Amino acid sequence: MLKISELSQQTGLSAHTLRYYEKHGLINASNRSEAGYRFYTDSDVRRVQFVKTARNTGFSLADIGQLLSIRVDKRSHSCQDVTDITQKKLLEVNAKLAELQSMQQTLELLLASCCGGPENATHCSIMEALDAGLPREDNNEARLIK
Amino acid sequence: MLKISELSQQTGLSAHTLRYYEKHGLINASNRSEAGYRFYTDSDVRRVQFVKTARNTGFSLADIGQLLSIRVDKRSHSCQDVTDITQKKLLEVNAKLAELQSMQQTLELLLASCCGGPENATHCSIMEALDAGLPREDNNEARLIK
DNA sequence: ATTGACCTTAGAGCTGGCTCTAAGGTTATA
DNA sequence: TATAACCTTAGAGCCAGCTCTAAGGTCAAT
Repeated sequence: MLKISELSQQTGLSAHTLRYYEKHGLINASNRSEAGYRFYTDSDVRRVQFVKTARNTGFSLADIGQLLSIRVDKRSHSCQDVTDITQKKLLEVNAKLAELQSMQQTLELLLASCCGGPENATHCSIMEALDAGLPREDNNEARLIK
Repeated sequence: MLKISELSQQTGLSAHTLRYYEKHGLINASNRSEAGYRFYTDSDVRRVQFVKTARNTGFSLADIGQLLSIRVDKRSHSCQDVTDITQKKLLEVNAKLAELQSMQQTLELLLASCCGGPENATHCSIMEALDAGLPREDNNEARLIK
């Protein structure tokens, strides 16, 4: 049975964050001392580690809530339930990747076009490109920044 | 001379957003009517479009503030000043890309490992992988989610 | 008995970039 | 002159995911 600071050490999540996850229904301490101190069982620890892994994989806390409700009752859920969540997340990740790749390309074009030297910026091609409304090569995809 | 709603239409930025940018020192209306209505000159419009373009390219409002102060006095700044900002942004974008690519790879591995079918999730390999603390292939890079 | 390190809670604050509301003034048209 | 469609401001709210504070209770060691 671990106290919250011990669980924190084991998982690398702060005690604040653990309490935050609890408040949001993701985790729980199976036991409390008389004074109200949280005590975590091995099973609690495994659940917290599941949450951490899912978090690292990019899932939102809401996604993880769904995954956890599958986890506690696997018999009532199908593999498809799981892949649906995963697939949705992959689509989000791919969308963000596309955005960022467009930005990357634009930034690289900008950098390639400019001398980057100590001369003054009166004819800086980056400034000109930003003034002109996006890089020469019609690379007009950068939207939806979020 | 454009009113704010007209500028909004021309730029695709909401009047709210234009006022927000003004409050944060990025743009301004060169003139005001007696009643206080903003009136934008062509030069104002060009500045707003610069901001919009920079925004689409991924620059933060703080970055854009710097770029704008270069823009209004190009003679006092070097191309290097501009490339420094751009380079810094590119590094940020590359860092986020690496994060997302790692997530993408993880999610694809997870999806490839699971049947995704209607059978119940008692042996779902995605759930198992999340329980085990990240996909088999030791792809342990997914951190810094933000 | 006291110190200091822990624990508890409710709730506020942070980030960045909007987005909206409230309460009111202005302007164009009918 | 009345109505609707604009405009103004200050300031609140939103998103997600923490992160921290305040005010207090608990516990082990000295």
